[in-house]
Amino acid sequence: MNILEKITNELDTLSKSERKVAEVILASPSTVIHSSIAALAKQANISEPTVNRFCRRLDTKGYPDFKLHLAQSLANGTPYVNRHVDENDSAEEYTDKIFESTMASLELARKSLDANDVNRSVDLLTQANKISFFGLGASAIVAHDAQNKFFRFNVPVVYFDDILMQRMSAINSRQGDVVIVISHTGRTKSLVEVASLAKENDATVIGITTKGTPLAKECSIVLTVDVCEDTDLYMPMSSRIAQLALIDVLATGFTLRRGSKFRDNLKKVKDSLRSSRFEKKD
Amino acid sequence: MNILEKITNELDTLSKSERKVAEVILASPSTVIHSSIAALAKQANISEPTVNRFCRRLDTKGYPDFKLHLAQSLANGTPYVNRHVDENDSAEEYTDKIFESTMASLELARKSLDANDVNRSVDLLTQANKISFFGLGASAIVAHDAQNKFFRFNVPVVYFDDILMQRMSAINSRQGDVVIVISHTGRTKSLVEVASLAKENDATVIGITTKGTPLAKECSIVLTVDVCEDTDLYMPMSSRIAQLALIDVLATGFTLRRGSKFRDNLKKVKDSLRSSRFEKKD
DNA sequence: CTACATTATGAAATAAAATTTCATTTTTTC
DNA sequence: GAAAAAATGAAATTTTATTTCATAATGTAG
Repeated sequence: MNILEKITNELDTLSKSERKVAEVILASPSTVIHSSIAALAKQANISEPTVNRFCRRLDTKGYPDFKLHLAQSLANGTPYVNRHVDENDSAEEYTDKIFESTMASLELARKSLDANDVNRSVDLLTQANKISFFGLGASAIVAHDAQNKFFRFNVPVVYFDDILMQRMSAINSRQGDVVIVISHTGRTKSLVEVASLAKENDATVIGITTKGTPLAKECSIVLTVDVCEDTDLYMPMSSRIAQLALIDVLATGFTLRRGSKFRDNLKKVKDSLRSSRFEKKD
Repeated sequence: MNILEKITNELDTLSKSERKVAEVILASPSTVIHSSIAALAKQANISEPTVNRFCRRLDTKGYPDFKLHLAQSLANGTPYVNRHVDENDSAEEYTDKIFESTMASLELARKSLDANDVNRSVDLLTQANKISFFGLGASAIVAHDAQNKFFRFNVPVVYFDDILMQRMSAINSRQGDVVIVISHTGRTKSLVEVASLAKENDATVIGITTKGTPLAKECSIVLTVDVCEDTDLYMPMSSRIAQLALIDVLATGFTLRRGSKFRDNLKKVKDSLRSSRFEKKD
């Protein structure tokens, strides 16, 4: 946790003199990291041991250790946060903000993801007779991408971004089939129904969605992909990007699980595309 | 500048003993920030003054100051690097690696992107009579996504992921049309031809590709999206994710440029989707 | 290859900084 | 309003970093 926030938080648990120290630090943290304990004590009009006690109260080993934490907090100038795009932003500004928000979302998505569930999903995928990816709107793209990836593995895989085809496919599914349903909101009625249908027909249903949604309830495994709350009108959906990263994870897990022979095959597919490209000269 | 990079850079200007210090630091920088000068000297099998001299050579005031710099570098330095997936990685490990590599790619892509080109592209898009997105393979998904986004803006937009349709569309393009051609490698023959055809027919051609590719040469504007070199077999393509982020940037720029009335319209589209969803109860 | 100059290095001394101890002051509680 | 508890700082101590200086290693010119 950021030590500056921590100081602010614990401001009322501090004694009078210690609070003086806190105030001096908060007023100009970048000065403090270049001050000795004596200089800081003088600045705050208190004694050196008080500074030392202050540092210990913040769970640091002492003053030098405290400065280290402080330096790190300052370096982390709010690295990847969801900064909102403003009406008057320049191209450079909104470009930066969007890239940063996207990275923040990926960070969050990674944290929300459970490695065990990933592992189990990969297990199921490697053993599946048939794999289907369903999504609508932005998630349709993710489903499409997943199909592209798994198609290269030479396994039976389909994707549908059409409600009727999804229903038909779900009804025709059977034991040993894996159906992956992708929806950020997890509230799209027809997709929740499709998940339910697939389940009734004994397929294993894996959901890629946010925690605790109606869709999540219909799934055997839920791969949770939370992203930054998207209250801003200008803010694009980072959810599909986080979902794509998850597809990469699943595909990688799949490749690893299948072993080395399988990977030779993968290389063949890559090579077969070569003739459609201009030579790279270097 | 990151002090770790600096150490690496100046490795050959250092003396033999100083290099020992550098190596110990580079091997485990996070240990060093908790070590005293004596501990580090012992670790590197050299004397304390040598450590001190080493610090000064890197333009720090001394050892404590050096540790401060190091701590700051660690706080935001080398966070997202392209760590390669290993055959024996656990689910947790490869998940982390892939997310981190993806973020590293986004970081790189942002740096390679020129804000001026973004700005000009947005200019052209807002004035376009018709917008077309072309891509194949992984980039087809990006084109598809772009269509979804721009479709919401209620402007004439199409996307094709089929060589023939792309050609036909390119041949039928005219002045005032904007054609966006997406290709990571920039070497896919048929796409380069499509770009060339569109140009011959007076359309404005914007390329989303890597720097200096055959495709780049055919475009009026090139939106450079470089990502981490992808030599590893297991490593998935982060390029499409960086491209998607760029689509978000373009769409955002478009919205901003069009002004407030236009954004009301956008809200209407969002609202119209509501009835197809389950209520959110909270 | 030697003699000289230059640079690199560490032992010891010194200086600086941080921490501990402990006496004193302030605050709280009954 | 007195005893207990907590907070504080002066001084002593310890830890840590830096400087000084002698020695060793390396390079260079003859």
